[in-house]
Amino acid sequence: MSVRVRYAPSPTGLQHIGGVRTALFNYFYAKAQGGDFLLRVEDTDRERYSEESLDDLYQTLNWLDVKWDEGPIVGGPYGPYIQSERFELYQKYAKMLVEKDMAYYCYCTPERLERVRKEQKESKSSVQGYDRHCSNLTKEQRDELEKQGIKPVIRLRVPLEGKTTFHDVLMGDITRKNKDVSPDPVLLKSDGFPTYHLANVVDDHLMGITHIMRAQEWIPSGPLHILLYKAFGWEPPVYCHLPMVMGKDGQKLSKRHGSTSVKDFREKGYLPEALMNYVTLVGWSYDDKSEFFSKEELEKIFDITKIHKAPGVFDYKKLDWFNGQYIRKLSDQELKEKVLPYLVKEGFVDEPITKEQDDILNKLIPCVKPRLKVLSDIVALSKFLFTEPEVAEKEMFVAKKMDLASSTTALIKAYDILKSGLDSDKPFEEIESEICDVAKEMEVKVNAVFTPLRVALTSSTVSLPMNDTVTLLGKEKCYKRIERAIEMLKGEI
RNA sequence: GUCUCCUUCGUCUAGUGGUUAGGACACCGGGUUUUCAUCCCGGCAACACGAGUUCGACUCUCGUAGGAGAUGCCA
Repeated sequence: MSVRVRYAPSPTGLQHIGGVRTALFNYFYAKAQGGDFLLRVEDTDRERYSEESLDDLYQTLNWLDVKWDEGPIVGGPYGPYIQSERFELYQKYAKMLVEKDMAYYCYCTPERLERVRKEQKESKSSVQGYDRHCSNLTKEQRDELEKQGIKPVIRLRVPLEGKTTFHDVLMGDITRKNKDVSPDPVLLKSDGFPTYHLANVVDDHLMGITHIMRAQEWIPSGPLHILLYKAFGWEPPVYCHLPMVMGKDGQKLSKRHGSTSVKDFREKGYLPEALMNYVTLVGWSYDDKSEFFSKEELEKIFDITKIHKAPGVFDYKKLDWFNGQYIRKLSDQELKEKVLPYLVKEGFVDEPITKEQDDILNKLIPCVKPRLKVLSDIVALSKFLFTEPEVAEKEMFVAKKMDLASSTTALIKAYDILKSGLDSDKPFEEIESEICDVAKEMEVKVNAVFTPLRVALTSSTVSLPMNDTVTLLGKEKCYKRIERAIEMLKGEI
């Protein structure tokens, strides 16, 4: 039988690292097995649903170039793939269980449920959860409650005796006593929408899903789902619970650890290839030496048995490293195109770009390439080029073991050399070596002379190499900035 | 509280009943470099603990501890 897996997110927020990792594992597994990858939108929580989240889901998968074989937009033989569009279906199946007395109507108010929960917690009761208050209502009692206009929910009747086992590809057999399985969970909410448990089981069965790969946070409800399959008389699929993605402190990855939404990473300028590569390496590995995997490779080699059991910590620094590696693999032309939106957004270049600006970029890109961790770093790195910075603080001109006076002297001397060299079209190497001679003559380190020059030109103590800075900026701007700096420094001495 | 799962360097991980326990990131040091990066070289650092099985255990078994997750008309 051909493999059919699905990614079934709930559009209640932006797609985050954990969700995408689940999507990727499902997708790669399907492709490696020659099977199908489905997308299903579980929008049964009407309170938290948002249109924006749904857009973000599509955008994220598109950005990663993960294509679903069946699902929203593309359709498929088992549609619709959006649960809200399957509304009636769940009612039918829930009622089917009520008729078999495997489920029942419950009229408890949220207030009562909350009170019960609170009491249980305070009394440290060993029994937690729903107290099965409505499990044995008579027809008359139900009619009475209906008459009061209370909209009931449908709850599954979980057996009190026995135990339920399910098999997990990674974890092995997982057994739970039925009395410890969630006490009579809600299947159908009072608004008529199904809960996750019902919708999930019904759809997975109807859509012919063969393998369920989802986060380990679902392990505890595994037995419950098995109970549901049994109640319906269906064959459960193969389970594979994926290790969770944690933050540095070992807790479930969340916003307080930093960016978690793929949108954030995208906007900061992480490349989809890099993010994909890194994310699939959290909880999965191929061997002891391979680290770089393209999407195409993963579609061939992804192996479910090499998934780790233990949760993994998401390492932002390693992602940065991967991203830098992928940026360096880009051609100058590719990098230019990717970086352009950031420059436009900052107002550094026009839209469309002018010929002059394009020429500058062609020079800028190779200088900047080894210095980018994320694409948006281009802004800080090229700001000196596109804006006229304030003259820097006087302290910045002063290198180690120098004072303001000697730094000013050094700058003046360096400026003379630079100006006459540039004006007579001397090769830059010669100019540089002459500036080095100044240092020798002053008996200071080379850096002591270059620092004031650098700060004068860029208002920063770190910059691109002098040669590049000067050619990028052009003679006139360089002279102007240095003269401005010298004037300021003289006034300060 | 109850239930379930997990446990190799700081992090991601490889690994076999007998290995100097391997790699990558991070970190530290060195080289290249006028700065910052890149790049190159080197270093640091782990089998949670205890007992058992065994000639021998990081590897198998059992306990303990620690961590995580679940316990919703959220998924």
